[in-house]
Amino acid sequence: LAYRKYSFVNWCPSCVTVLANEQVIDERCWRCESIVVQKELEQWFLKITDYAEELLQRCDELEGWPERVIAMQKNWIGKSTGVEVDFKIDGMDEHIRIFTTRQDTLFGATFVCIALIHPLTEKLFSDKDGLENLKTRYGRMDEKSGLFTGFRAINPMNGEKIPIYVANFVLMEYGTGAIMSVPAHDQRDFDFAQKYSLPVRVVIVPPTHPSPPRGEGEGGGEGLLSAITEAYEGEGVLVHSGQFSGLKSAIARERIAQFIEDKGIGKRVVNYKFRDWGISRQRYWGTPIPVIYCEKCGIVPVPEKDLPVILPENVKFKGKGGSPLLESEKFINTECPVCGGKARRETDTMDTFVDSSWYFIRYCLRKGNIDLASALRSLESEVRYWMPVDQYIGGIEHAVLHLLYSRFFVKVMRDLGLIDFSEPFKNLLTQGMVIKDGAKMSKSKGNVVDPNHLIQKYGADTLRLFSLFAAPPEKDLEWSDKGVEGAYRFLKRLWGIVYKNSDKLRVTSYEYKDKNSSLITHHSSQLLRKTHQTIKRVTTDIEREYHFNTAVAALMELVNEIASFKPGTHEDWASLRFSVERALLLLSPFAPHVAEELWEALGNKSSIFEERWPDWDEEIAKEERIELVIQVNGKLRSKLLIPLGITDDEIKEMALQESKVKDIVGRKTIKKVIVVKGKLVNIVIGG
RNA sequence: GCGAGAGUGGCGGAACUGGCAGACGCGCUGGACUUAGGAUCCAGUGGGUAACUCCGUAGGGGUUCAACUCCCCUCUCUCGCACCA
Repeated sequence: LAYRKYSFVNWCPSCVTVLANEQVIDERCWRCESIVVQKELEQWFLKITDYAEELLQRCDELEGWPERVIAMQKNWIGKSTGVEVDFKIDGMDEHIRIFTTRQDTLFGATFVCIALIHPLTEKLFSDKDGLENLKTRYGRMDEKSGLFTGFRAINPMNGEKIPIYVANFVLMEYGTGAIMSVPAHDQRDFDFAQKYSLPVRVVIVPPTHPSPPRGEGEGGGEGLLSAITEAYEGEGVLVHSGQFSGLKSAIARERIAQFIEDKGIGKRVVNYKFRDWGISRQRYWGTPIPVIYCEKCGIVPVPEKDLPVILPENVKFKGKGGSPLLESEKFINTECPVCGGKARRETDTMDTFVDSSWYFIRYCLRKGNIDLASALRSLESEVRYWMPVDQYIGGIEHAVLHLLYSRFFVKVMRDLGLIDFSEPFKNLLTQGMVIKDGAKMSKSKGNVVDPNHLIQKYGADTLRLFSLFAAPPEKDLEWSDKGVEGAYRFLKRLWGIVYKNSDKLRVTSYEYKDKNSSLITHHSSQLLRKTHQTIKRVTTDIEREYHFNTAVAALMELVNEIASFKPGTHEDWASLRFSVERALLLLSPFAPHVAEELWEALGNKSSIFEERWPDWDEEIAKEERIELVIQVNGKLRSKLLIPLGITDDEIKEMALQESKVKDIVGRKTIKKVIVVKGKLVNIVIGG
């Protein structure tokens, strides 16, 4: 899966290193944002494309992943199925192999285009100056351009001779570096045909087209229409396509693919945009690529017993980028593990993403210096217990980097028999980024809000609480200091409640079994209900979607109720203490320092962090009365407090007796009454 | 162009499977206590209206007793990929 090849690679001149395709963002380096250039180098690659199909297929298993990330990965892999077909070159013992996903439009091909750097280009092109001109002027593809080679290709479907162009928009890296051009059914080809006055032949008519002409007008100039103003790229019915005329495109694709294979002029193929992963980096800080180059034996892997290769420590950093390993003679010069002769170490290190592709597996193993392979294979392996990761959290920026590489690594490790699962992360939460002045907050951009002055003014707990309260985690957050005050006030209020009443609160204790005691006052039991409801809400909000913002909001509601609670009896004080304690427990993950401090102020001797997370009692949490919403024709007209456990008929009767309802209904006929249990009544009346 | 997501008060955001739109917080308005208030507390706060009530979840249609939520069309924004044949 690891191989070395000489090729054009992405090169960051500022970092003085190679970058993977995934690390180039809008033609810029992912780390320093310098413009990336292409450089021809011999580099190490990992054959991630061997796993393209599995990486794609298993996307469907990633149920706990956001749709967006899955879409990005599928898109990145970029699978397309089609055919490769050979077009003979007229008067030459050569052919051009083209790739197309639309073999149903083969009869509409009116010219062929090959890439500027296609192997045949030099051969076919007599006008060397013109070619150079094209390369220099239009190599960047700002505008579609091409030149006629003077040669023609023979369309194997109908024997037609069509011109061969060299075109700047044809990519050598994808497919075969050559295409058939069907201007009637591909907009790019259409634009090109317009520019160079090439013929346009319609071979697909939309399915809604009135009675497609079947089998008529074969060959010759028939079907050549110049009237159309844009390409029709959709599905339809074939016309002017010989024996295939009259077929629907989907069926025709199948039949024509079969025809091509039967005739031996081409075959079905699958193409991916996905490229192999270049992992060589000209950096010091990375895992050395464990390879030795021997003058006699060539490339020799460092034997397992000599692993890991340790980076030398006494190297000179010049601060100009590039790897200092290149100048460390001690590191470079070594012996060949095979013949013992003079050899040289690889000085490139691995892409940082190689390490991060499997660290989560290593993290499961507690022991320090271990034989990793045997540890993984052991049946008692902690990896078996912990993996796959239940919940992974990271930024969206890893969608086609870390998250793709890790999926690849896990599959490779599985195929090596080291692990027995295929996907590393069951659930994925892509948390939003903090945005400042329209850009992602980052050190390199310098648009960072220094939290220190806010911490000095309000404390770390306030800042944390506010950050969690501001937005749900998956959302981007445009940072603003506004609102920090609110979190601060909230904590201060709770603080005040505890310290103002600490004498009374300290001496009381709440006995859970007293919940039905007749001593419990009405407002006391209301507070207890709210407390249990809050425990439930906070717990489920955290567990369900990590929605800390609504969890904090629920906590604020509880504290509001606590603040307005006026204890009278001893039992009231006990209820208050219970509520305050629960509130502190619920608060402890969000504002640990304040929670711990107040916990102690209540007279507790041990840390709040040694307490269990509180449970709620569904019975106590239940409202004893519900507010019934009364609608007439779907519009809110009245509300009614009703006790629990009342029948639908009774609810109906109560609603109809409501004076407001009576006014509105008047003499009109009641068509229907809909009762939604415990919630609402809707009375439908006639006009 | 393709793919994904989003659009709710002045602002950040709530609303679980269709069932009270605007929870909670910021801000704002008025009041109390105050030498003072940028502290605290109380009341109010989607819009129009004196009020009944009406209008409101980007816009337009539809389904439904009932739509922020479901369906169709349109617009805007964000992100990803992109002459990928």
